[in-house]
Amino acid sequence: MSKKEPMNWNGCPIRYAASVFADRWNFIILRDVLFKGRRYYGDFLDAGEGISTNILADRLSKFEVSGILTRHQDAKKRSRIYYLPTQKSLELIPIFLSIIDWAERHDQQTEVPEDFIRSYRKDADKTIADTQQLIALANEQVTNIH
Amino acid sequence: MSKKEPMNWNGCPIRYAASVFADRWNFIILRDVLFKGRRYYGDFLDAGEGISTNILADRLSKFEVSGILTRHQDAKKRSRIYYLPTQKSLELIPIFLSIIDWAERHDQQTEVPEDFIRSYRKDADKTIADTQQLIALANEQVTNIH
DNA sequence: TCATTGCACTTGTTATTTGCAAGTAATATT
DNA sequence: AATATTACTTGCAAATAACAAGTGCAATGA
Repeated sequence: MSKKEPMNWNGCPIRYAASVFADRWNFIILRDVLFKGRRYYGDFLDAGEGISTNILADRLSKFEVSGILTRHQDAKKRSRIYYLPTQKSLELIPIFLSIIDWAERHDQQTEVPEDFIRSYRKDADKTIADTQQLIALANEQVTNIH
Repeated sequence: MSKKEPMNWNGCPIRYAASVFADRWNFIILRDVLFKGRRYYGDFLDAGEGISTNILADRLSKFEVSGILTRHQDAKKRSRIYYLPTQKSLELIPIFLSIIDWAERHDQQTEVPEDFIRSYRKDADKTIADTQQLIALANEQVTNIH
């Protein structure tokens, strides 16, 4: 058997990804922005996960720096800020769908809608495209959910 | 447009995944075990990432508890301990390949072997299967790499 | 046999991060 | 004009993480 080097890790992609989103709160924020349509600071705060304000502010600004989210002023209420996912974060969707698939298989407590997971396992690419489409639509009509 | 609830998050899969591996060091350890064939405590320590001994021990034992790795005594040197990936961690490979793909597209500095990323983008399922196969083989003949 | 080395942690101490509470500045509403 | 809301910011105690040094054990080596 040939003893080939498995991979060249100069500029390691995993290390890069870790620096951008490998953190409990980052996972929660990305879930909310990618799958739950949350856009406003208050949406994230009230998501019931118990994130504290300074941590949220910190993560949102880091996501802005790393190009995961863009920051915008609400047209009507200029004091309100909303955050939109970029192409870079839309392309995180395959990763997160894959994570959902994995968790559904390995965690007893996890409850994913049956038709969702079935359609993903039947045709992952289509489910990815559909989810990305949904987000694109949501971005066009950002409204306060409260 | 129908205003359907996007998803039911009782027993959220993302929250579960976050609790198991959403952390900088977890990403590094999983990279090493899934793609670099590292199995021994010393392998992980000397990986050049600068993880400290107690953090490594902490993460390894948490991975054992969550069923990501199993802990084994070396046959020759009974003082040496090695860790093997489980089916649960083999099934993390689609996630990590997806992460590599994403990082390659969005990080300038990231360097992934060209043929690897090409084959993944051409046929993801095959690349996943091949990678899992490689690990299965490696597990059968665990040897110290040093 | 008795020290020596290496391995896999543990323990102790220091440094950093986290998170709640309270405050603030900039609008928005009444 | 007074009050409320939003999106933070600051302060500080508590929890967490990290580095360094130490521990116990097994396998050599003299």
